[in-house]
Amino acid sequence: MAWTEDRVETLKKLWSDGLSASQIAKQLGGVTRNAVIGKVHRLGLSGRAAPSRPARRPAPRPAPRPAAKPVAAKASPQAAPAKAKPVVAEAKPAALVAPQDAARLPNGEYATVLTLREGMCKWPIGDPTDTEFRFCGRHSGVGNAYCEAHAQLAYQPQAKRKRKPGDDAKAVLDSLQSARRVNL
DNA sequence: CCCTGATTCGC
DNA sequence: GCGAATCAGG
Repeated sequence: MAWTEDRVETLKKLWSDGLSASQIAKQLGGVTRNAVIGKVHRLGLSGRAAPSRPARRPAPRPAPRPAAKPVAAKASPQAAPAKAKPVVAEAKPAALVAPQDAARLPNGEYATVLTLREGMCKWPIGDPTDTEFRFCGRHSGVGNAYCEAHAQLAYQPQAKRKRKPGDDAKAVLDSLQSARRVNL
């Protein structure tokens, strides 16, 4: 899986939101947490709010590393779960999960990873590990990752983005200019 | 053991 | 540039 513009933007967003690398990897799909961490470092946005201890690293340089391991054949046990989650269920997702916004789809549901499609705002809302996790889902326009309102947030820090010919960034910037202020 | 991010280095 | 392997920790 390649690091497309959308995936990088999502990565930046989720990372700055404080989600762990494994959580981000799980949501993006097709990548491991190592890939996420590696990408984060290459993007130069390693530092953020510290969920875990800083943990210094003097780099002791131990023994050399053999190329690859022969991958031990290991059938997945898939043991019986039998772990009924008490879970508070969906009592009141509104107050807990999304004080922000999430557009209702025509069928009354929210946009999830399964229902999110082209032309829908991909702005993530809530905890990706939570069942209540959803996307904004508003109309984003063809070729745009976010709706006008979230495009402002997504592209705000980097107001000056390179605008290559044919790049959809132009459409986003046009949206920014016409959007002005939108209630979030 | 589960998890976290950090780093190295073959590809 | 990418990410598995590995490390150092909580």
